[in-house]
Amino acid sequence: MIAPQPRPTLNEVAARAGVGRGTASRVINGQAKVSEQAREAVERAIAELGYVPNRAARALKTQRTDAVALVIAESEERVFGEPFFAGIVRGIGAALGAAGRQLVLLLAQASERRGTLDEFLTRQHVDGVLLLSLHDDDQLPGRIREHGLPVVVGGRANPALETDFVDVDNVQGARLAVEHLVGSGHRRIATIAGPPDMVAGHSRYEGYAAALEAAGLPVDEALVAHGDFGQASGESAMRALLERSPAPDAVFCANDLMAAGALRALNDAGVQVPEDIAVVGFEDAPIAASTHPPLTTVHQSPEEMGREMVAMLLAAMADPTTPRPGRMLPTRLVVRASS
Amino acid sequence: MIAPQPRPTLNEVAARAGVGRGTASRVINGQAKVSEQAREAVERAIAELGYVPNRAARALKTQRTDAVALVIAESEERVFGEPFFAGIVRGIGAALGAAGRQLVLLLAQASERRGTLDEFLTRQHVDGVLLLSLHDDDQLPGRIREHGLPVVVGGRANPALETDFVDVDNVQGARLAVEHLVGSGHRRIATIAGPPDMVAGHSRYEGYAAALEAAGLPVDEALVAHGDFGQASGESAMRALLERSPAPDAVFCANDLMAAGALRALNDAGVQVPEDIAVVGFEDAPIAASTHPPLTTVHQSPEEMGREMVAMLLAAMADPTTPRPGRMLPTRLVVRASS
DNA sequence: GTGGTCAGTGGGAGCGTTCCCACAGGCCAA
DNA sequence: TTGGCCTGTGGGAACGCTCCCACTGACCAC
Repeated sequence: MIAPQPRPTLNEVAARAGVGRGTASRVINGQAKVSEQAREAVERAIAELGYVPNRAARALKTQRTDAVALVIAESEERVFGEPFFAGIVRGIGAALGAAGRQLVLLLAQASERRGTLDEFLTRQHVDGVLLLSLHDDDQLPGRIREHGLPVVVGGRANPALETDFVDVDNVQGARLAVEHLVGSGHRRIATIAGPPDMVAGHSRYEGYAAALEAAGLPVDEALVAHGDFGQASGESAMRALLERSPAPDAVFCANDLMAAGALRALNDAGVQVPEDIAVVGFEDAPIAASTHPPLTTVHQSPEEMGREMVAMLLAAMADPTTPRPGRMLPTRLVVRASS
Repeated sequence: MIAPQPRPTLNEVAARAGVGRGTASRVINGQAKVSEQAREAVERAIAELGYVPNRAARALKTQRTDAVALVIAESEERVFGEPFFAGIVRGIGAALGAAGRQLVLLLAQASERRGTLDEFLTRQHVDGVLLLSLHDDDQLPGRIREHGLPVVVGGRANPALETDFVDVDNVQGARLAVEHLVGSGHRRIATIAGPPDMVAGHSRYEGYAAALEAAGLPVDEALVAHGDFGQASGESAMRALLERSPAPDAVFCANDLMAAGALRALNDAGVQVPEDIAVVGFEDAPIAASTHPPLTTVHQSPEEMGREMVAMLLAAMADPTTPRPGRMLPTRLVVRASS
């Protein structure tokens, strides 16, 4: 190990700069009412001493921690395995870092969820909370807000909960995909929808139905199959769709993984993509570029979502009273060889 | 929002319990020299007031933060997409939570890596560092230790760096897999190895070669192909191996994703698994259970690895002088239908 | 009795900030 | 000249905790 570094304090900085503690503090916090001369002297002293404010002392005095919690409930822990959420975390990390905030990761165990939650509420070790949630019925946001901590929910949030949130515009994305299929001349457009109890599930279906209606096409129950966002479920859903008659000439899958499963089923069945049937996914996950054929899909930007979540939370922390509208991030279509 | 909660202080707890601040503090920190009577009174007061120590004040006084950083370098950010690392993070989160430590996530940008690093060293906002690293040449551990902060590296660490680490016993796992193939009567056992510049790559190859030697079988260069741990690379490597003659009767893949690719290539080529050729993977990733046929593979426990990393770091924090041996976690074979 | 030890206790000091108040000095209008 | 204001400044106080020292009163051995 190394010699313990004697961290300089504000007092030493002030002394070296030949000013008072107050003035030095004002410089550091960028407040007005400091002469140019004093400011320069303090800045020089800071640089020379390598001074960095002691966070604990600051937190003690200001009652703020400059830390933000990212809460991932146990049931959502698999998010780490999903590239989409990995991207969100990356965006969050970058944005918080740029804002000088620490990211405290909280993996809440279901069993001790209440306890864990109360802990960081009571200890007030964070100034705000970011929540990654998949489920409609999650009561967490409300509970956190009850304690006076700002919360922003990201990804697949339930708009019904009155909470600040950022989400991909699933409806618009699905419309984009279906409009593309319609525009390519397809008329019997099937869908492999996600679970209706997830926002991503039902709102993508909603967009699908809306696009069909807008094109004057009927929404045919025979062309709707459901999956659970897993590859295997996409495979079996596609098999089921192939048995319907007349067979669909296109299929919109609510995510890329199910689309990959569908491609597999089509391949097994000897159906040509995109000649016999066009396939479109949603998410633009890494897998989309490496399927056979490469998948046309709706692109969403997880990093942007993470950044937006942070921006919204910082705004909420700065001004808790003004209500903020939920933010829907636009999507765009990436056309590859499957359509 | 809600009425701002007036957090009780230690003073109020002491007053209510009818003792001095010192006694109350002793009770809270579990120190001896407190009468049973006083202890009970303080504990009752704590419960009644819902007192929780102020972390900032404690940190200011003790110079410790009770927080641990998990550093993920940008080049490793994709770890989030990997189930294995997701599991590690889960294990780390659980173990730190149980130890009453906060997990501060640091996604170090390559561009500002030095700055970010120095930041949390200087600010000493954490008491220790956990590092998830894939690359052999990473200088981070040394740099962090230079500043007197304990570090534990997890996953694919380079044993050559003199740093505390926890890793899966890749050599032993690979031996297990190959011994299983040998035991099933296979003689021309190929391997799809990972990149030699990753520990997981070369040490699994090492185990493969060692097991062959131990069985008196030659290590035939014609039976060795390389991939990059991605599915596509496994597919093309398998195709290459099929062209060698005589064809292998078994193949050990350095991870499950490449094994999945290999299965795909075999399926395309009309080769029966396991009748014509046996396939074994490494990792026991979720995908292993859903391939066709389900994959025999070497199981490793990422959660355990995360927990071990935390245990080692806590030990290092408690006693920085005693050197700790690197910890190799055992693996076990999971036999499914592909062998 | 006296002196020592020792469990148990109370409270001062100080960790490094920020906030705020007091105040110096310059300037302008009366 | 006097009063008022306004910019810039210094330093006391406090945030809530832990550490440590001083102290009390039992208890024991002499």
